[in-house]
Amino acid sequence: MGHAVTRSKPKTSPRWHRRKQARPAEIVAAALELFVERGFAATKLADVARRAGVTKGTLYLYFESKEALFKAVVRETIVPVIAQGEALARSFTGSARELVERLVREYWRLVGETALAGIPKLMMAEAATFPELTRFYYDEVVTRGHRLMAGVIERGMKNGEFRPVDVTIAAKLAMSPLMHAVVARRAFASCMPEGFNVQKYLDTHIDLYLHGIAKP
Amino acid sequence: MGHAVTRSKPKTSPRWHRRKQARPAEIVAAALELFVERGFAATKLADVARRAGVTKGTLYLYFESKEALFKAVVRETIVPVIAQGEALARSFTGSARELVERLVREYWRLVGETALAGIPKLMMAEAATFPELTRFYYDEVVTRGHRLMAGVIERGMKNGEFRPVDVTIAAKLAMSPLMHAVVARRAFASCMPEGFNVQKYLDTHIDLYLHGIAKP
Amino acid sequence: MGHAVTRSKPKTSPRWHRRKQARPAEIVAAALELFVERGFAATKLADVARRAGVTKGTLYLYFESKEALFKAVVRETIVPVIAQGEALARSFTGSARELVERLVREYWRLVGETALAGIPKLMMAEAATFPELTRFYYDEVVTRGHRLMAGVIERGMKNGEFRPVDVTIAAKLAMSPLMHAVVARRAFASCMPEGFNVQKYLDTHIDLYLHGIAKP
Amino acid sequence: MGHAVTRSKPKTSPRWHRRKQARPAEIVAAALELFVERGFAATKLADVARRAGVTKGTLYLYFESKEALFKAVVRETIVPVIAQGEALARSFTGSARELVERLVREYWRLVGETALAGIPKLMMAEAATFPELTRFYYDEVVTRGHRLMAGVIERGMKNGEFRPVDVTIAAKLAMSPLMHAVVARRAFASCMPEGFNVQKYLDTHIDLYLHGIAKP
DNA sequence: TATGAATGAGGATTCATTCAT
DNA sequence: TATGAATGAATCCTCATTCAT
Repeated sequence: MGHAVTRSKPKTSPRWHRRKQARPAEIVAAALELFVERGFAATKLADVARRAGVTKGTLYLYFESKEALFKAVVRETIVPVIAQGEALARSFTGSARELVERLVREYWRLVGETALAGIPKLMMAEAATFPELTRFYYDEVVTRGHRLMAGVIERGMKNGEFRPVDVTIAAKLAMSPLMHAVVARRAFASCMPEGFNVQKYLDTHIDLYLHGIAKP
Repeated sequence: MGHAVTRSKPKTSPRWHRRKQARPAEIVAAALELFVERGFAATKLADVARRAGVTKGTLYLYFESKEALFKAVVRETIVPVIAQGEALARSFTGSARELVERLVREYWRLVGETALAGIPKLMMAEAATFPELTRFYYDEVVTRGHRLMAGVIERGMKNGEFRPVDVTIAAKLAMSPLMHAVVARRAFASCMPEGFNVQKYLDTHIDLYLHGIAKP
Repeated sequence: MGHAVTRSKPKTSPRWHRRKQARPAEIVAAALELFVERGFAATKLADVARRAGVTKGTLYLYFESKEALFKAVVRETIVPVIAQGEALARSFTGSARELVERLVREYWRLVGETALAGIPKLMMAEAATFPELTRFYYDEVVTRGHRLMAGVIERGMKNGEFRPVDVTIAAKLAMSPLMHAVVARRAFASCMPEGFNVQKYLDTHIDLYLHGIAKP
Repeated sequence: MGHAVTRSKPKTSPRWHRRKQARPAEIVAAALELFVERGFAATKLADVARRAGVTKGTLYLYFESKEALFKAVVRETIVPVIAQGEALARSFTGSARELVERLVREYWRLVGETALAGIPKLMMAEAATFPELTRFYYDEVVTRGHRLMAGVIERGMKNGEFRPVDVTIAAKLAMSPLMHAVVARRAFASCMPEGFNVQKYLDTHIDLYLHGIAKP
């Protein structure tokens, strides 16, 4: 996504002429918002088009169908995040507890607070409609995410920071309050007391979790 | 429904029966299943009717519209559960840690493993479409649930079982792995390894959580 | 409807037991009002039933279908009026001009100002849907009415009161302002200035018409 | 529509054409015919579409709903006629009696004998269903029409052609035989003797009316 | 590449009619 | 006779998709 990509289109025509390349991304962004807000079935392509600043017909230049657009939304927006997490874990040199904390906070920074937060909600809601995509998401996102966290926990168990627990499950439990928050925050945005403090929620989760798993 | 009753009717099997009493509940049950499976917009009333063993027209004898049916599904199925939890907490005489464990397990028994598990998923997915219903659900279910758990935690803090934490947030954190599980299990049912052991997931959550919050 | 009805319970049951006989008439009356108000297609049998104080099922004890009910409404309410007019003309001994005036005023008294006024409007609106009924109405009401009036005009021409005109057409012209008023008054009831004076409309019509046809 | 234009296009006959300009008028024309024939409620949009040579969906590109289409039919077709009548009256230089005759005959030529004749019938039949439209029609058509005729009669009274009468009512009476004819002719088309002579009906009306109102 | 008019299958809703009670 | 629950055909309206321009 960085400069390399931009460069890959040498041409004389300068970078301002990105319109053509930008279109699909603009459409995907618009679709993401609307799918998340209303669900797949209730989202009208006319609205997606309007929000993307094009007309309905144009959508079909880039995506074969509404389903194809939905799949693109999921595939193109979420996968990069996981890779980032994995890289972080690989390069990290501190303790396991520090890495758990770091991963939790990074997830929130990169997903919880961005438009990406809608993807998990979307997948939960529409999984039954898109079995193949669900499988993809489960394998490429859920499982990879859990594996990443499981590795960290295993590291902590081996080096004596953590007491023995079921690693797989402990990994899920490290993430599930985040997953729930990501979904619930959107759903209940208008109902929650304004003062709700996500930061404190993360802090407390990390605190309880690390206390819970720490070797006595 | 007993055999005696069944027998009492000669078996000419008419085109339909008067079922004024039973109908609404059957329809709500059928609708719950389908709404959860497919989402609100993608659910066809024809399918709801078929599953309830009636015809489309009959739905409109009991529910004004698809929306009204949806609201009935949520309102009528979920509220009773909360009351049960509250009663349990009131009558419980053991320690706070025991009550936390008990509430977690009861929630799973009464919601997680029954058709009710679909409701939270449904509300998350359709919240934006039904603001008024969402408010109701948030007040009557989410908030009441949190308040219930918060009371228990406060009790534990006061009597020295638990260390000082933000009570409200700790209450949410006691439930969020359950909320996430309830949603994710349905969504990823077909993807999860068969061996996934919910019981162990609950055990581990309780173990980690109570260790985490316990006074050292 | 008073005490007599209440009394009707003891089973000597004399003529008070008109309930059975009254039902169809009550239904026809209710149907007349609603058909006139809303038109045939837009009238719901449920509303007819409610206004008649019975249930939908009951309608079918007396009328085979909505169409049959509509036909009954027209046939049963309108024919008697014509007969009355014919009787009046036969027994009348005054001048032709007096009889024209008398018939015009009687029509208004018996039709224009009663629920019957709806029938012409109804027939105009629904004629295309009920060809057979329309034929009946045309023959038994329109034509008979015109023939009646034509006879009077002919009488007046023969005895020198009126100048020579096309008798059939002159008969229609004696009635058409009434026919129009009957229809328009209902349609534009809510729009017309309150002060609109039907009596003066009739007076002026009679005045102009008789002046117009009078021998100079 | 000329042959030259038809020729100018090679004959591949596509599934459809862009006809943005022509469509609405064609649809309104088709709707007028059917609404008049069957009434509002009994007219199916599918039939309107078929008669207009489009599909159902297309209707909704131009009209928000069946009601909106109905309103357009009335508003767009009838108002121009009134304006024409008013222009005629303004520019007319002959006597009042000549103008009365002229207006009567023009109304018949422009409305009575064209598709527009259906509008009055339609309004009478559906007035109760469309109060707002009825008000519009009453103000913009009925009242304007009466005012136009009232002006002429007043002119005749002032210049001594006509004897003193209630001007407003006399104006209505000049038109009501036309209004009735317009409605009745459609309703009873199939019942009337073929020989029925509208021309003679108009002649006789004008004759009687002008005799009736003339100063002796 | 981009448009947007046109399509038509699909679904929510209504209501005349039936029939067990 | 009277009821009213149940039916299902009929119809309005929506919206994903196509295609001439």
